[in-house]
Amino acid sequence: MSGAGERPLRADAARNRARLLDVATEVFTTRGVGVPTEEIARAAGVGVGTLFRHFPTKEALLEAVMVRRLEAIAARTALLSAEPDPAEAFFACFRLVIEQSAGKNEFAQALAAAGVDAHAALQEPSQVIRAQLARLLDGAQRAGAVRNELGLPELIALLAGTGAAMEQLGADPAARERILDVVLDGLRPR
Amino acid sequence: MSGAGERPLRADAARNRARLLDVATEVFTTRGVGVPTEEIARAAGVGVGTLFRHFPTKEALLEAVMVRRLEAIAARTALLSAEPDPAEAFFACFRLVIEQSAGKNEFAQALAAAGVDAHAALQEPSQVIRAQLARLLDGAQRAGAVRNELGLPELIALLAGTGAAMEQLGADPAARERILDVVLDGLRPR
Amino acid sequence: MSGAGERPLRADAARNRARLLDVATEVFTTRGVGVPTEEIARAAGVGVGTLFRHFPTKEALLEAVMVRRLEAIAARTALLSAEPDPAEAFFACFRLVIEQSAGKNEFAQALAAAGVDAHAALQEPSQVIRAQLARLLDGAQRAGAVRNELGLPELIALLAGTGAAMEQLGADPAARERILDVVLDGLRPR
Amino acid sequence: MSGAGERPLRADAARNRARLLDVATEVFTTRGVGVPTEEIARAAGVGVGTLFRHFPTKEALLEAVMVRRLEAIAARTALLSAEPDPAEAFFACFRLVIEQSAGKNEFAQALAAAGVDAHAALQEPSQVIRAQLARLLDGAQRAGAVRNELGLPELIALLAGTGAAMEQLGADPAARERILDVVLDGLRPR
DNA sequence: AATGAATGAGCCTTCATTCAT
DNA sequence: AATGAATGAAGGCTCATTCAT
Repeated sequence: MSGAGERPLRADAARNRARLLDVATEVFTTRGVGVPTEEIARAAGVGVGTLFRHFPTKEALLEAVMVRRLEAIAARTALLSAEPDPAEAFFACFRLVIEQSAGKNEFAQALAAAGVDAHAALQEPSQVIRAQLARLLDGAQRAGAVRNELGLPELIALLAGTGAAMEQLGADPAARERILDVVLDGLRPR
Repeated sequence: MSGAGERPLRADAARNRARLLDVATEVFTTRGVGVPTEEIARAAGVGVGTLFRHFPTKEALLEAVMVRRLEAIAARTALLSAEPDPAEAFFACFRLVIEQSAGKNEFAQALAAAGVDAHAALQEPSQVIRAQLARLLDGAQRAGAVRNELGLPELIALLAGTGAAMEQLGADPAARERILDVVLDGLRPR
Repeated sequence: MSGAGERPLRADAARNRARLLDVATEVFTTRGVGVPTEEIARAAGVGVGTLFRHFPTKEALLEAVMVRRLEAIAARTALLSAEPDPAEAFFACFRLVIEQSAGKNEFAQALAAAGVDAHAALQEPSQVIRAQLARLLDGAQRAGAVRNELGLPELIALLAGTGAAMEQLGADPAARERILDVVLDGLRPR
Repeated sequence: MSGAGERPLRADAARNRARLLDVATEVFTTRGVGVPTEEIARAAGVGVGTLFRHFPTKEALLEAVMVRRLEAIAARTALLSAEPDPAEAFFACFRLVIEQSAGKNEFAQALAAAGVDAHAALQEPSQVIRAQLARLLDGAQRAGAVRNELGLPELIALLAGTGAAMEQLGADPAARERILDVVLDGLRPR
């Protein structure tokens, strides 16, 4: 549902915008949000002016990056609605969200921000995700696969935390899997 | 082991140094490391010049803050050596580290940094902690209280991650406890 | 004497040029010359490119605006040549020039600039005005209606100054009239 | 009545502040407010940082310049209270204000701004001036030296306008005097 | 001819760090 | 030792102007 107010955008402009988003995503997640706008522009092969034409503020750029990530997650979690087994669906979703944010420190912050938040633009996609998570959690709990005392806030916090934990083990997939097992097992009723 | 090169430090100088560390700890953890040095100095009731006399660099100040926190943790975990029950000792230590870092986002980073690191000054205290964690982990595993396949890196990552998760639930102690339960239960052998 | 080098200009191009001049006049006089070119173009319903096709420089646009205003004044003052009573003609002209520039701060500057100047394009129309003012002043002085010691520079300065004064009283026509009376009376021989 | 909240200011700091104000006054009035802050700092022999330490904003610097000018005028006009002859006092004041602003285009704007205004800091000094002008005007009118129908707004507008007019004749003191005569004579009752 | 995206020099402002007092 | 004024390199952002479409 990409709104009404947007005009088609010329081919090259769209390409530049996309490049900027890609570069910014990469740079922000690997080196933090302190990277100068000028460097991002250069890495995207455009001038600063172009960056600021597309994103009126550095913060707006960051927001756009986060929105895109949240939307990607929302799209993926939506696919899990098809899964018939609620427990299966829930755990697949947990993995998916973690993996999406794997290796991206900033994203943990984005998700965290989604918990409280202030930026209007993030509200919509994060609400979508929250709604889906809530549904999946409920299903899994009804199926007896997840502790009943856990609520949505705890789930979100665990997602962010597990993501953060896995980032530290970046180079070692087996260790990451072990961590994920710990958390997933911990979610089950005692 | 406070080295050899340091001279006694006049009483007021020592007081200033301590105040700066306290204020910086508070400020860095609650508002991030972006807070201007001048503001820290003012909050500590000294001039910037004094701050830079004690800590030649902003980074040095941050480092000192982290060292102090790590040393505090090391001191506490050391006390747990006395605990006869290895499982008990391990879980108490886990809680302790988490609680120390609870509410302090930056500290999670400090711990994370302790995993890889670059700053020489952090090496020593973090090595101490690592050694103690390794010993406690080993004891708990021998006692059959913790999964055998987990290594020290996974433990550290889980500590950082759980700390991060609990920060999101700041205002809700019960929810925090539920999260901690999930992880602690997950650590147990299946 | 609209030179030789200009080709006829397509109908729509001429319309755009006129619109740009109108908008620029309005915008420059009400909000100052600091308004971005892009905004002027948008208000005129064209792209920036079009603006710069018609006026190679922002300064050129400002110049064109001023030339048009000067020419309008020159045209009006020319009509006063018909007036048989020299005193009448002079005072009418004074009022006219003031009223033309009333409410347009920038125009006062334009007139001021006409006194010294640098822009070649302004020279011609301002010379025309100056010549007419000189003639009217001379007539009024011969008729004994204006102090003999006043020269053209003083007249121009008074025009600009009175215009500036009246701008401050924008909302109060009666007060403006009172000011004008002061100056007009002051012009008379003691 | 320079408030209570200001601390004494070190000797060199005071010197720098004064130099900055002097330079800014000169530069703003001769070349407009568009001059880069960096240039002002350089001309004052300090770094930009120093400029911004003393004046947190370019606008604050401009404001300080204007306040100082207004206060200087207020101080001078206050001296005229001693003058026994009301007509004499009024005309002296008129001259004085004009001469203070002579050659300083921006100042006309400051006075104009004093008419409407928004900046709190300018309010006080401009109110003082207005009050004094009002008193002098009233005295002169009672003495029959100035037209009764003129109010304070008209007086202020005439001051600004006359100042503007005289700026155009900068190099020619005799011509300036002639203009002033015109206005002063015009102020008298017909 | 018109369009509007792209460009990049330049501006205001911040802040870690130095140094005169 | 302490102070806080001074410094200047960066950084975010604007806008006149150019150029591909």
